[in-house]
Amino acid sequence: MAATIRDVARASGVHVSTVSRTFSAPHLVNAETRNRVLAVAEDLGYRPNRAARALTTGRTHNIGLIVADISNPFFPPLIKAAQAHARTRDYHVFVADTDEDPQVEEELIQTLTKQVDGVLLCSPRLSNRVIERLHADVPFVVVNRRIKGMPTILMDVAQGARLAIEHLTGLGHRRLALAAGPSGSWTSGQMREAASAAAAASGAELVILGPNAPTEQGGLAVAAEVVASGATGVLTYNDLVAIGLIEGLYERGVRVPDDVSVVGVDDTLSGRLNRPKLTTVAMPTSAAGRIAVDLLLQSVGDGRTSTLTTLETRLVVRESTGEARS
Amino acid sequence: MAATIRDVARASGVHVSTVSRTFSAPHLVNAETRNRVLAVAEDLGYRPNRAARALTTGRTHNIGLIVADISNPFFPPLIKAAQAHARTRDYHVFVADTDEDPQVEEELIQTLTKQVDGVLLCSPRLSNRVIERLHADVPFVVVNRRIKGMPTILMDVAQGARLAIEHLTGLGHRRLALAAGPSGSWTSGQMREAASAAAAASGAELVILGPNAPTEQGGLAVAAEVVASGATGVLTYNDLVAIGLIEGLYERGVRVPDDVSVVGVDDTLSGRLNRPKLTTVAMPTSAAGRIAVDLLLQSVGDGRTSTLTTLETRLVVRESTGEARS
DNA sequence: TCGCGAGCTGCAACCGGTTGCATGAAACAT
DNA sequence: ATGTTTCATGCAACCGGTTGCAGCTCGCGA
Repeated sequence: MAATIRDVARASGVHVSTVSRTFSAPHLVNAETRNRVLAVAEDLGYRPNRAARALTTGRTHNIGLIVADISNPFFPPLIKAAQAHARTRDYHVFVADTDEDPQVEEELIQTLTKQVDGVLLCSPRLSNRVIERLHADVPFVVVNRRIKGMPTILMDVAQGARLAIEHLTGLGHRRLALAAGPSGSWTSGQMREAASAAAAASGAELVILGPNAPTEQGGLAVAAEVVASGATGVLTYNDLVAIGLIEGLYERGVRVPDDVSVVGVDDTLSGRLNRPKLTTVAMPTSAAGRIAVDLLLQSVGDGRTSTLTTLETRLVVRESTGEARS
Repeated sequence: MAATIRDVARASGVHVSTVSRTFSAPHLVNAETRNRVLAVAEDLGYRPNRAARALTTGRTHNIGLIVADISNPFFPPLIKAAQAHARTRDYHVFVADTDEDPQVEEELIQTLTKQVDGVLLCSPRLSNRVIERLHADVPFVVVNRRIKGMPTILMDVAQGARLAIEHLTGLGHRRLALAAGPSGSWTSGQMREAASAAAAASGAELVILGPNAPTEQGGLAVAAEVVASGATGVLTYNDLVAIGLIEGLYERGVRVPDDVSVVGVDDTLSGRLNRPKLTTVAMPTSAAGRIAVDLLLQSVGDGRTSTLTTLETRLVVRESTGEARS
C-alpha cells in the first residue's frame, strides 16, 4: 500500500541504497541526485519505515515509560515533559500503565523490551532483584527509586518530609502522624525515615499509619486511624491521600486546618482543591521527565552509565495547615 | 545479544521455520518437536521480535492512542481501560499527548502510522479534512467527534447538556450561561446546540461564553464574564473548567451554590473536590476505551467498518447546584 | 600521458522473523 | 503391492530498510 524505498528507487532511477543514504546519510549522495530522490519521495508520500530500520540499526527511536497509575496526577506532567523532550531528539515515548501491579509491570517491560531502546521506570513496584534481572535486556532509567548501578533520578522526598514536619512542629503541633504509601514504594520508606528523624529532632511524637493505597480511597480509609491516633498534624504519602484524608476527616466532623493540619506531597492539584487549599511539598516532576529522557538516551548511546540525580523539593504552604490550638 | 530464532533453531536441531511455526502456528508442528523447541527457547530466554514479525505480517500488534492532554483527568480512565482491554487481545497501546496542538497531533499520527495497526483518536483537534486524509494511511477510531465514514464513539454530550440545563431550570434558574470549550472541539459545538435548545424549551435565557481553554485556567478566566452575565446557573465544558470557575467566583465573593449554581461535565473528580462537591454529567470513559479498542481491532481485521456507537451520560447531583433564590 | 585519490553509486548480504511450496515418511485405502 | 492422503519439516524468497565493499568517473599533479 504505502510507498517503500524500492518504489522510490524505481521511480527515480537509482538503486535502493542511494535512496536509503539520501535519508540516513545525505552527505554521501550527490546534491542533484539527492534532490531528485527527495522530490520523488515527497511525490509518492514515502516515509521510511521505522520498524524496518530498527531491524538493522538496532535503534527503534522509541522509549518506553512505565508508570504505576496514569490517573495519579503526579505522572502526567512527567509524561508530558518526557514526551515533549524526547520529540526534540527524534524519539517517541510509549506510555504504559501497570495498575500498581508488579506482575503486569514485569510483563509490560518484557514486551516493550524489543520495541524500545530504553525504558523509563517511574516509581516501580517491582523488587530490585527483578529489575536488575530485566536490566540485562534493555537500558533503564529509574525515577523515584534508588537501585545500584542504574541511572537514577530521585526527588528529594526526605528533604520534603523534613520540611513538612518542621512546618508542622513550627506551628506547634507535638503529636504527628504519617499516612504512608503502599508497601512496594521506595519513596514511602524514605519519607518514613526522614519524617521520624525530623520529628525526633523537634521532640515531637510521630505515629506511622499504613501502608495505604496511594489514592483518595487510601486517604479516606486512613482517616479513622488518624482520628484515633490523636495526631493534630498529618503528613501524607501524596496529594491524593491528603484529599481523601481531608474528606474523611470532614465526614467525622474534624475540620482542617482548625482541628487537624494536613500536608500533602506532589503539588498536583494547586488550583483544583477549593476549601481548604492544600499545603504540600512540590515535586519537580517535569524536570524529572526531561532529565530522565536525557539520561536514557545517553545510556543508550554510550553503554551503561550510572548517574544519580537528586532534585530538590519545595514546601508550598496554603490553607490546610494552621497553628496548633494550645 | 538476545537470542534470535536462528539461535533457537540451531540449539534444537530444527529449521528456523519450524521454530517460527512453534510460536505462530503451533498446531502445524509435532507435539514432541514443539516441546523440545519450547524448552530450548525458554532456556535461551528467546522472545519473538515483534518488530521483525511486523515486517512480514504487516501487523505490529500495537495501537496508538492520541489524546489532547493527558493531564486532563478525563483521559486516564479511558486510557487505562483501553490498555487493559487491548492487553487481553495481545495488543499494546502507545499513548501520545498532543498538548492540544493540531500541528503536533498531525505529526504524531504520521510517525505512529508505521508502528501501529490503528489509531484511537480521542477528542481530536484536527480538521475533518486532515483526519480524512491521514485516514488513508492507517485505520482510525474516533472518540468524541463525528466524522463520516469512520468508526466513531460518541458520548451523548447533547443528552448530558440537556439533563444539566433541565436540572438548573428545574431549580428555578432562568438566566443561564454555558462556559464553552476550545474552538476545535466538536463536543463543545454539540453542547452548545443542545444547551440552547433545552434552555429555549424551558423558556430560560442562555448566554454562551467562550471559547475557553479546557482547563482550570480557562474556568478561572471566564469567571468575570459569568459574573457580568448575571447568570445564576452555569454549565461548563468540563470538570476542570467548573473547578476553575468556582475558584474564580469565590475570589469575587460569589458563593457556590448559594449565589451561582455550577454543573461540570465528565465526573472526573468525584471524591476529590471538597467543598462544594461538584454536580456534574458523568461520562462513560472506561466503556469508551474498551469499545474503542474493539472497534479498532475489528476494523484492522476486516477492513473498513464504519459504526457509530453512542454511549449514554448521566447527571450526578452533588453540592454545587441549588435552588434559585427568588 | 599516466597514476592516484576523491566522490558517487551499485551490489549484495544482512537484520529477525513469516510463509507458500516441495519433499519425504508414515498411514491408509484398494 | 501400489496409489493416495496426511502430517511434519525443510527450503528459499520475502518484508523494508542499512551498510561494507567494490567499481566507476573525473580532476588533478607529476
